[in-house]
Amino acid sequence: MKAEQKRRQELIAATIREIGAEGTLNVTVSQIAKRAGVSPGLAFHYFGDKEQLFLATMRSILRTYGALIRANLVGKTEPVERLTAILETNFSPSQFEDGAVAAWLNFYVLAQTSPEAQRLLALYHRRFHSNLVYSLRPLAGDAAHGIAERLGGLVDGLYLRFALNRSHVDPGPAVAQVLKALEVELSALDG
Amino acid sequence: MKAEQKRRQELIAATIREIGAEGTLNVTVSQIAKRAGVSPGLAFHYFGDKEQLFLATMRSILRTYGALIRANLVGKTEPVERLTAILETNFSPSQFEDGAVAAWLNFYVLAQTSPEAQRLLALYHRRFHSNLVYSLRPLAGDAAHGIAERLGGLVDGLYLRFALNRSHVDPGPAVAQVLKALEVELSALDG
Amino acid sequence: MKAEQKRRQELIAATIREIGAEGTLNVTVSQIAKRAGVSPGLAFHYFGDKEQLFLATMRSILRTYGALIRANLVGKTEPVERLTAILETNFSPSQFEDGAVAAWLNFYVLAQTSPEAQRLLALYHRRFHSNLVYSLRPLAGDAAHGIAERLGGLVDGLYLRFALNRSHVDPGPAVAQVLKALEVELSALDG
Amino acid sequence: MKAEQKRRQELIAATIREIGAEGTLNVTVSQIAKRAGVSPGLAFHYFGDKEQLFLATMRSILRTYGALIRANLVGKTEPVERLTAILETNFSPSQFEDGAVAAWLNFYVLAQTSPEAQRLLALYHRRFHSNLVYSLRPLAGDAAHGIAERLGGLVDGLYLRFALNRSHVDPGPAVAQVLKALEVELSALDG
DNA sequence: AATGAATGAGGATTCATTCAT
DNA sequence: GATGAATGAATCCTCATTCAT
Repeated sequence: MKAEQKRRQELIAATIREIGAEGTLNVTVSQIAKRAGVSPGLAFHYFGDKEQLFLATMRSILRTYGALIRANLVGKTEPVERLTAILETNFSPSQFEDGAVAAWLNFYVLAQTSPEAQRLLALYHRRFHSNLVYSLRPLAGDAAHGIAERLGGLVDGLYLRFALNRSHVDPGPAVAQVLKALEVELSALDG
Repeated sequence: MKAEQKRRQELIAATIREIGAEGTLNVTVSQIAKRAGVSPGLAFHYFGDKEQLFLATMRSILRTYGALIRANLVGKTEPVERLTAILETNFSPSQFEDGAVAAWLNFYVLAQTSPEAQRLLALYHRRFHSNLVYSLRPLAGDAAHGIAERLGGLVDGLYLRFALNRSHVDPGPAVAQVLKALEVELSALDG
Repeated sequence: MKAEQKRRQELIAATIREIGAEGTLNVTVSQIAKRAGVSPGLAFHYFGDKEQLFLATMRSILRTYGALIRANLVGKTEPVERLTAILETNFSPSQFEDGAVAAWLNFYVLAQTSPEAQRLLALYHRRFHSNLVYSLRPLAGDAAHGIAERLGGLVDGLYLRFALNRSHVDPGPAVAQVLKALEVELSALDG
Repeated sequence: MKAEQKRRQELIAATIREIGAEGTLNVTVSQIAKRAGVSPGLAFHYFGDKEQLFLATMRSILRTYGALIRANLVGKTEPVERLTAILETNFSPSQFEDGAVAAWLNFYVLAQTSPEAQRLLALYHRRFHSNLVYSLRPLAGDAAHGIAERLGGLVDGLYLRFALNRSHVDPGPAVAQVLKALEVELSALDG
């Protein structure tokens, strides 16, 4: 069982690396297995089929992302401080590493047709939203929901634009835009 | 020549429909050709290979989108009126019809590795940005660029979220969020 | 009709050049037609199908070869002089030019299955043989046939080896071997 | 590993048979695989692509030919006896069986463009040549090289002519011509 | 549990050939 | 006569998946 967990992790890591290298889900399971140092058969043994392997990979990415958010929130109690931490986490280097970008883009494609992918994506959206709302409510009251939706959308859109623009090497400006949007939203409340 | 243009259009339309039906670029050229009522060989005759066919399809989508923007701006001179028109156009029914969503999502995937796709995407971003800046400058001066970037990102992000959430049937709320963001940005200027 | 002959010649010349460039019969009729400056349809109009075009090409090559032999024999009356001329002609530069080598090799392949190619090849062998016998008989009497067969085989074999050995640039040594064989055969008669 | 060798042998044998049946390299890998009783994918798994499969086939044919030569030389020590054995081996039934002829002819075509085929062919020529020279030297001294070249060329040429002349059923006459040439060459030395 | 040999359906692409103009 | 657009069968090769060991 311990060994199994390790194999699974290796296969998932290999999936991220292979997808990252190709940009596409068009990588063979054999390639992935080889990169993980196991036989192709094992990938099927553990994950059933290629789509399940990819979904497991996305679950892993989302889990890691969630853990990162929680870690970055530790000890932060001020709403603005928390919001800043949440928003910045989305542009932390790990989000652009390896095959994270490729995984996300292909995940979007899959989400059109795979109910399970859709479920996962909705879960991510919901959690992100409540994280924001939780810290926005003390500052914005009922406006929190609207602001959270806009900030959420902005994060996704800027992530997309940033990830696909190879001339960017530093995600700083993207983060700055998101924080600026937060500032603007909050300042507009007082108007 | 006239016939050639017609065939090309039909193949492009068929590509959009097939990709839309599958959600993926994993549709066969033969399927597309059949849907267009021509032989598979003809698709290769006109477009060279599958990727070129898809790129031609995206160029067509972007051209149509550009024409729609221009049409919706006709007769509008007030900055806010123009901005509203631009932002609303991104959520007009045609943007969700057929396989437009699928085309866009797969285009993002391709943009990671295809220089031509990257070029096209950058062009779209640039045009969208200057369209916004042109109308924002009279209202926001030097802040126009920053606002345009945020609005652009927000549009992309909300489009993505909206497109992938099958429970939405009416893009109204997404548009409302974008227009609200514009309002917030403008009101923050006066603060 | 005059124009037709010209077109045919151009197509045949283009066939030789294309086959020569590829080494194979795996060149498209469209390539050949393009090289000849005509439409692919015309090649079919004139020759019926690809195999006929190739056979016409071989007939042309054999005709040219025959004419060259006759030209080189003009004014030569001495048997040895005539034999030398015949043998040397087989290694004249024109036999190695363009696609002559490729045409011959592919002709051999075709001769296994195409009766028409077989007929042509047999014709070539017969003519070559009688050419040699005609000049050998005064020197060798009844031994002429045997000698002619051996010289004929030697010419084909050395041509093959020479044509396929890219390190050879000068066919001189091959010719020398053939002439030496002639000398040996004749000297053996006196023994 | 044992099974792999067997599969490879079967595929090679099937390649010879299929090429022999068609006369051409224009046989599908699927046909070959079917004849070998395996799936088409396996041919690619073992040989990479069609050309490699054919080259492996030629290597096998050349290996078999070499073994046959060696077997026929066992116990023969007299130079003339050895030369006779070598020359006769080239016209032994196995050289005309199955698709050996077709394989050779297509090999010649391929040798124009494939470096690997060229290498193989040169190797065959070299070995054949030294085999002859080894036995000729005691009889002909320095003339051995020239004689070997002529005998080598004659063998190839007569093999070609014989193989392509379907009216021949017995290679006897071809062998006789080669042996006669040997006799002539040797008798000319004493002159 | 693990392997990796083997499968075979499927897909991009090519090209001889046709035919309306 | 000439064109070249159009066809569609054919082919090489890939790869998800299975299964005997």
